[in-house]
Amino acid sequence: MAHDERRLEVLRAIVQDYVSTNDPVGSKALADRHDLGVSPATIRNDMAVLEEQGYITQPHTSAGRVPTDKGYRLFVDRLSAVKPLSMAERRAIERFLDGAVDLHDVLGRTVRLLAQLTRQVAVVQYPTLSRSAVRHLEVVQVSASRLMLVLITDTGRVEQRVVDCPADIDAGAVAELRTLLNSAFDGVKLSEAGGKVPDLLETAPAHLRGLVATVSATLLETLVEPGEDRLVIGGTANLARGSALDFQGTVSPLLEALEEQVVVLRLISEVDAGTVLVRIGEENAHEALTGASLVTVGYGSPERALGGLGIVGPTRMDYPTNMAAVRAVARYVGQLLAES
Amino acid sequence: MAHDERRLEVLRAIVQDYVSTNDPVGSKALADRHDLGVSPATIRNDMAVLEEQGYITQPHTSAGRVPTDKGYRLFVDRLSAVKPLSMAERRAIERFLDGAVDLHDVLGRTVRLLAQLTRQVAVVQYPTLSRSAVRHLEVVQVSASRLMLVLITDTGRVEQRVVDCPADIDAGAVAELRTLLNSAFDGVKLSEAGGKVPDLLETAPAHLRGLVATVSATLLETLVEPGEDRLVIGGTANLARGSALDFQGTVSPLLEALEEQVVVLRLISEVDAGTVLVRIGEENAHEALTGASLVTVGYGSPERALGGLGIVGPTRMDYPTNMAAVRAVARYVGQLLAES
DNA sequence: GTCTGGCACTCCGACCGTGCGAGTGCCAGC
DNA sequence: GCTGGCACTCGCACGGTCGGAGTGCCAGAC
Repeated sequence: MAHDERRLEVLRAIVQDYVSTNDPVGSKALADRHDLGVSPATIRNDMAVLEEQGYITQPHTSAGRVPTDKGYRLFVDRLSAVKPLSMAERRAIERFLDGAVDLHDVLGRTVRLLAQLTRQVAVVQYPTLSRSAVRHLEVVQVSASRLMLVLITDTGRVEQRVVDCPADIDAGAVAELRTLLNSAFDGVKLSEAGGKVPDLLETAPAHLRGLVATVSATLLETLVEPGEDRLVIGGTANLARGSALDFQGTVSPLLEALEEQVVVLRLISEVDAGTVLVRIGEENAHEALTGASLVTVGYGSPERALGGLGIVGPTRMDYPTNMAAVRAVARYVGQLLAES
Repeated sequence: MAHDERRLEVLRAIVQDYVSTNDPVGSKALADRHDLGVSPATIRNDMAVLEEQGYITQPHTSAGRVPTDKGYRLFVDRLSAVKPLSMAERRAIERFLDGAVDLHDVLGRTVRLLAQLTRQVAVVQYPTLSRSAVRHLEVVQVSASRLMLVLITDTGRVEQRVVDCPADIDAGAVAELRTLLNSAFDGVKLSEAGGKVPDLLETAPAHLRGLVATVSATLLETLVEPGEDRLVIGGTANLARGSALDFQGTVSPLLEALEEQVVVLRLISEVDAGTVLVRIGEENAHEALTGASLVTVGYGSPERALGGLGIVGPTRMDYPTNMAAVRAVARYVGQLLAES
């Protein structure tokens, strides 16, 4: 009935006002700033119901209302329209990202761009190794018994590892090894590289077999298994700026969690390309992220997300705008990486 | 005379007490905690002189004294003994850094280690490209007319660039190009790589000349010229923690300056390996760094610093301990990188 | 039944005045 | 040249007051 309808309208108004003013919002202010067509007294009744249902709360008696996590959730799911980016913002994205020279540069620019657009902390994950395929494997001899492996993936990531070999290696063997590895792994996804090893060992000429075993063991251990995924973080200054009030007192635990990377990494990698995922406050379970929201999305082609990116900020954030920004940036980055 | 002597002793005591308590220190407290052999009244006279000379100041009448930048400077230059690291700290350094798998990992661990030891923001510069030498140049064909160059330096850095070529390239040419580039640049310092190009162009077979020109132009432009140097930053949570009081109100400009990188990069690259450099407060000129001190040192062999590392914190920091930590870490990292 | 205006009540936060304590500068005496 | 004593200053913590914003409830209007 029209009853419930209006109540949701009230909730939406509360969220909007609170996000923009940071003051608990009262019935009078609501009636003034939004034309809900009813008097403050009626709004008070609605607010009482919303509070009972757990969507809003008051910091103390005789203060206005503030949305709860549950309130934000409802707002994000049902009450907010996606806010299209302005032309200026669209152009800013292109201007910012074009002219990047390599993957590191692209992701560095992306994180700065996101931080600037949303005025929040931005987080970008390097393309997941396990979902990447081998474009080239280079073997360089760095000393008599040490080799450096350089892995180049189709997503532009470059990873290197030094391998200590039990015996000295001659230059010819290095060249053979290179050819062997490349023909075995070229185009193979890293997640499936493990399966190729037995074949490889079998077909390898006897005198190389030990070497191949050592090298492929290192490859699997350090590159495939641990999901060795990197994160770029930027815009932490935004945390210190306005949000000092949002995170009661100190932002330090949050900064620690961000530097830790592992927590955020786990959250950010659970994404699909295309659908923006919002996690609000306590939904994050992890202690340091209580009071914080994440807005994340995958980038890359829809079928195959290369990695995730997003923002971290106080639960009191402008979700529609930030969701739009995150989505637009991800889309553009995805295109950019697909080209190269 | 013994007069001046004692006055300096008073200054040292003030710095030490202020650093550890964060309270302006008064004559009485000084007399109690340090045996200077004189009464509070005498100390008061000394303090009046020190204030006149600009080494200390009082936040307001009837408060204790606080060191000025000039006071810290004198303390660092003449009054502080280098504090040897504890055995536990020494072992922590080894435990922390051993087992790193590549350069990225080494520097990442270093920055975390430094941040933990000093409880300040830590900063580590990647080995300067211009002072590095080429260990290997790899050329990989990524599409008909595009090549990826991968540069591996003797310091373990790996940089890649994609080069668009005007015409399609066949696989044979790629192999030739690889051999050509490596024989021309192997072991050459990047700062001197520019000089090799004319030679290279001359000796190159005619059918490769255009390709070589394009490729070496990209190499020089993107890798040699701009001093494209990276920075790893960590421990920013330390800023938010205690130092909220030190940087009046907000740490946000400082965080911005750190993310900007360019300012810090300039400061950190002016270092010698071996001698720890301390910059205090206003000595940093740059606005955001007023109120902050940098403790930096170069790492690598004494004759040839690979890069710089150090910490950024409030001027009110424990200089002797932090200087010792920075020096010890730099030394260890230098060894580690020399080995590989 | 639903909305509205009015009213009494609550309670936070800003404001203000006071008193305490820490610290200083100065001075006379050793 | 050092010391103890003394008067003075000043920031800050403490406690009480007051105003305003906001609420809940109720009786009456539509």
